[in-house]
Amino acid sequence: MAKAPTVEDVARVAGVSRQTVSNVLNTPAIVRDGTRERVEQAIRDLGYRPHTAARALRTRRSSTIGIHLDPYAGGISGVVLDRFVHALTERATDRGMRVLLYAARTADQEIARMGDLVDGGEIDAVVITGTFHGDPRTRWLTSRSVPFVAFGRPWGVDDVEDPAHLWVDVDGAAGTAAATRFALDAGDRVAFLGWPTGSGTGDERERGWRETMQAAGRTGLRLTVRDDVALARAAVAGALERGEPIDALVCASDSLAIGAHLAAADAGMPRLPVIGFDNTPSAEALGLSSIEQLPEKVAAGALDLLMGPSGNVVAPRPTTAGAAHVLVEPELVVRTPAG
Amino acid sequence: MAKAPTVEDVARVAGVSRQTVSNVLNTPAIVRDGTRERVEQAIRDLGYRPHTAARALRTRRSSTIGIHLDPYAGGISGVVLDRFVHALTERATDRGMRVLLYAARTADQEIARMGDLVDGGEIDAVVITGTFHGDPRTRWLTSRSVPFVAFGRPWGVDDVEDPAHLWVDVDGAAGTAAATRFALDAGDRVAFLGWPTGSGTGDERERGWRETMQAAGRTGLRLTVRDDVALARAAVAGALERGEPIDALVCASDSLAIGAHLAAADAGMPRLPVIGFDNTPSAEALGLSSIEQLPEKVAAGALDLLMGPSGNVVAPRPTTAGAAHVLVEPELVVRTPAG
DNA sequence: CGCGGAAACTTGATCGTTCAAAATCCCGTG
DNA sequence: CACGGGATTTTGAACGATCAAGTTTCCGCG
Repeated sequence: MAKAPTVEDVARVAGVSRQTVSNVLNTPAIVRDGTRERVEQAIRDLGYRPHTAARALRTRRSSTIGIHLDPYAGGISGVVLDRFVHALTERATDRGMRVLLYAARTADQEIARMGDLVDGGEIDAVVITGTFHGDPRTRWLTSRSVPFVAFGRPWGVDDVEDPAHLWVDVDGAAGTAAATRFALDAGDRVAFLGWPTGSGTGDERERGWRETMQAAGRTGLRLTVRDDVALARAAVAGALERGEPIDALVCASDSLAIGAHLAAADAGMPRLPVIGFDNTPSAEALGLSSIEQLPEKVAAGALDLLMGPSGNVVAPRPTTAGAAHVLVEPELVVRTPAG
Repeated sequence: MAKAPTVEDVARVAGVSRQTVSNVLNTPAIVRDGTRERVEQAIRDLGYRPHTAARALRTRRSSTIGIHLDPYAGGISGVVLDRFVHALTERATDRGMRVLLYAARTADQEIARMGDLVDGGEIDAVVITGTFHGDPRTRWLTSRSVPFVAFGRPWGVDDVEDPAHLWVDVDGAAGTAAATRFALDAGDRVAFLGWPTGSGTGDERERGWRETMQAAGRTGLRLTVRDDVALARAAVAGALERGEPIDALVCASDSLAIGAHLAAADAGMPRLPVIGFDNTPSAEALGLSSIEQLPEKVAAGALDLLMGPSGNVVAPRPTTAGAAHVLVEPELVVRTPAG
């Protein structure tokens, strides 16, 4: 394999200097048309590609975004993250950025790993997921002034409007509100199957159902269980046995929806409308309606926050409060269960 | 933020030269104990981290592996890939390697993207997934002599033993064989629900069932449909209606298993043993047994092939035929369906 | 005590790019 | 036709590490 051509080689062929080649690549506007075309031709002829490490060394920018992969926890909801990672990679590529993965099992490990990557000049920014109240990662990132954006809003009251804390999230309440409006077509008694109070995400999703029911002047049963198919199945089976009136069921997750659907089918109501959340393959497999998070929009929003609406370098953070986050409206996917 | 310390800074503090610091990092054996300790202390005191781009520029090694993310196709089986990516990231980190993602929608796009990354010195090796017969990617990688390993064996006859083509795969036949042996406990008539003949993976999985049945002197029904829950449900429903004798059902995928389970439940046999493949969250949610691919072992095998059993740089490929691939034995996960 | 050779350490050059500053070109004007 | 000044291009230096080729230190032995 012949040695890869460098700017120097291109310059020689095009009859210009190194720097002019560099300018054609980075600031084409300041190069005269004829010169630019000659250089571009030479680049094509030689198959020149800039050497990323050399560029990163000189500019002190790696054009790379780091993202943590959670250890596989089992359960259903990894899919949203995976789709997000994929979408992020696509969008990042479009903007001349790369996506580097890193693994860590605890927050402390993650901080250590981020430290290595940042200090080693390997990443310019980080995307963190699954933030929680008092998350040490956000504190660390802020103190080291590493640009970052969170997928998931910060649940600490102070942070939500903190313009230094960029975040993107899906509007869970809007999702369950849409689900509830749809479910009200099937009957007045729309129940909600959610998680115990206290998780920010779960409370949001419950709120969308509650407020929509109130606005419609209706009331409905509210059940809570941990996020587990068997527990959901048992809870819904119990409610149906007690003769609770349920015309439709809005759920905080697809796991819960699957459990609910199975219980309904057991009780001879396989057509009971059950609406899940996350639109996982499992819901699809069973033909259940679900709320689709649109991870592609979340990814686009994350990059907009980090790089501005059209830039292709990680920019300093905006200082206006409203501009520091993006809230994506999810979408109801309607399906009819087979069988 | 103060400027990051360099080898020069460490050298000054430790009272040695640049190169000695470099040696402590890369070839500690040739540095005298006392000196090494002084340098290590200085590294700790200053919080020194080597600058990856500078190192990559000089050594012409990025210590990075590229992996392609498929566009999210819906369906169930993305999970195996996602777990593999995660496991790969963890193992790679342990060996001082990084994992860089790239996205592409077609094989041609993928080749173009790999070209950018390789020529830009961003990656030393590639992991490709979902190889097929006459895959242009393997041809391209070979012609450019880019080190690579495939997750999934090459289905072209010539390539399987080609020592230049490294691959890791899961032994599908061993998986369905284990499933079949387990199913035979439930009764003699173990049926198989698979894909139409012609996909290498599917044929392998069918073979495991067939050979095990033959060895046990039993026969069983064989059904084939495309990988779709509704189609599987219909096929199994039809078979049961016709009164086909089925004591248990081994399936080529979890999608098929879910469809089969639903049909069995419809027919009043919710306890019919149904065994899927891939051990996805969906199978877990329904309490179905499934074959677990052990993506962690696959990832470890991929790195062993690329880097040798213990090295931490991408090594030239082995030339012995047997050493060019790893076949991982999957594991049956037994569950009892609730309900 | 000096010698030889291995072990330990240091010095100069280099990887490919971009920054900063200096040099040259070009064109309208006086 | 020389001149000013913006537009365009070139030149030298630097980013931080490692390689290759020295130089110095150490230690056993004659």
